Amino acid sequence: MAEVPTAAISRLVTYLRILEQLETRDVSRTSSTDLAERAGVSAFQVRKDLAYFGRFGTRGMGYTVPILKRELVRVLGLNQTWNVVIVGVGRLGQAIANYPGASDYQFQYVGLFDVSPELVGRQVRDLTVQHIEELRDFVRANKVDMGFLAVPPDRAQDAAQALVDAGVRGILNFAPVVIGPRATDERMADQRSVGGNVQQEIGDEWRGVIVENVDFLAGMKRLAFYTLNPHLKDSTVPEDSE
Amino acid sequence: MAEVPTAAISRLVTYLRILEQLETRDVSRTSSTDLAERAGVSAFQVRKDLAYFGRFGTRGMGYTVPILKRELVRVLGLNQTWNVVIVGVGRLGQAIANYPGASDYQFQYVGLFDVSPELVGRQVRDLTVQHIEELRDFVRANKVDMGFLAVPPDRAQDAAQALVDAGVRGILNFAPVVIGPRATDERMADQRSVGGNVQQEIGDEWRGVIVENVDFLAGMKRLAFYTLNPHLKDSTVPEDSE
DNA sequence: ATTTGTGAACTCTTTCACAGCA
DNA sequence: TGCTGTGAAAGAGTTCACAAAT
Repeated sequence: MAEVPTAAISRLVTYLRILEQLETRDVSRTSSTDLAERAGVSAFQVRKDLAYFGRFGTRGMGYTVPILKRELVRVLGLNQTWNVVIVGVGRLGQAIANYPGASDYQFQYVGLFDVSPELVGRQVRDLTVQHIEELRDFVRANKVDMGFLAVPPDRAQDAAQALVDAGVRGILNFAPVVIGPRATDERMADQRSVGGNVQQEIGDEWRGVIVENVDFLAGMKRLAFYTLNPHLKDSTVPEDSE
Repeated sequence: MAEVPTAAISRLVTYLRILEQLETRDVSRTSSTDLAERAGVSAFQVRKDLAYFGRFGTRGMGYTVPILKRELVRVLGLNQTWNVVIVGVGRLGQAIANYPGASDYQFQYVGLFDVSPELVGRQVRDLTVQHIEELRDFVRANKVDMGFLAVPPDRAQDAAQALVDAGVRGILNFAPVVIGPRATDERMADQRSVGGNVQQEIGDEWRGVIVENVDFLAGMKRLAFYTLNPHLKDSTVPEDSE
């Protein structure tokens, strides 16, 4: 179904990062081979990934760093402002809020939310932590695009639902659980008692909502597996390609 | 090349988590259909994923929660102790060190390392932060299996190299850069001046080292892209499968 | 009757070879 | 000549249909 592979998008992010590095070093030209080496993929792959979105190079010459960078910024949607709320302001949420690099591309943290009385009202960066009950009104009033979810696992589904109900279009989920339109037992009971068509009504508000997961515990476990079974992983030391 | 898809391993981690939840709720049996629904994948997928590693169910009956859980723990290598060092003890490194859930499967943080004079010597959890120069001896003396890398991007490649030189077999990379056997300009110069065969010697110490990335900034950017291009993403609201 | 386990079909992704331009 | 862009081939991964088991 995906006419552009998901993996290609991850790689575009990597290429963009490499172009930024090259730019700070005043390198003005590059090539698919050069990018491929730095990104740890094949040069075919680089050219194919770029070809999904346009023709950015010059045959015989390669790519001009600032041009390709600009184009990738545009393709990835990083040439516009994104208003973001963070839900869950514990240690992880605060680390995210303070992590440098988010503002490079106009990701702006406009609100922080938590349930803990110890956190609500506190200042983190230049923002005051608000109670999660205020989320709904805040999202609507402030044109929030995305929510970053850094709550404990058992609160993740409810918090995600709150974000979706409030109208965010994207969620970056840091909690080690699957979030989505899955009906909780309670919700299903609610709906049934009203007599609605459960299958159709539940989860409809999730239509079009994008969820990306950043799951550190899962990463640990994959690492454990591949450390025990290194032959099942495409090596970090690939033979030269092209 | 991969006879077991990488994505299958990620899904096994998800299934394991679901089994843990079911166990705490005293649910003793499940099925591929049930697991599939909770994991957001198809029941075919669940059965195929499990089939890569064995036959864990009973036809007509389904799966016994504790048995399947035990088997997945074994398959993923989580029934043994993993000694872990964290390199980089800033806000992110500390959030990782304190994040609950790592110790559930015997991931033990045995050392914390940084370069900052303000951090070295400080207590985080029950450990004293050491200077990164002590890393090499420490890894060897303490049978360290893995390193979690939470340093700034410009220090990531060097820190990763230090981990690999010290002998760790796995790296969980939180820095938004590609780390690997890629020779830095300096290293290439070094090697060339010694007259060795650069191609063969550089990066050899990386052979067999597993790198897993947990890249939060990349997640943000993918989220931006898919929020703008939702039709390019396999929907969060899939039609029922099986 | 039900649900697993699995070879085969199918679909998606990557690799390749080379045509197209500078 | 050199490197990009791309249709076609090869390879992976997912879906399917059904045989096997209880």
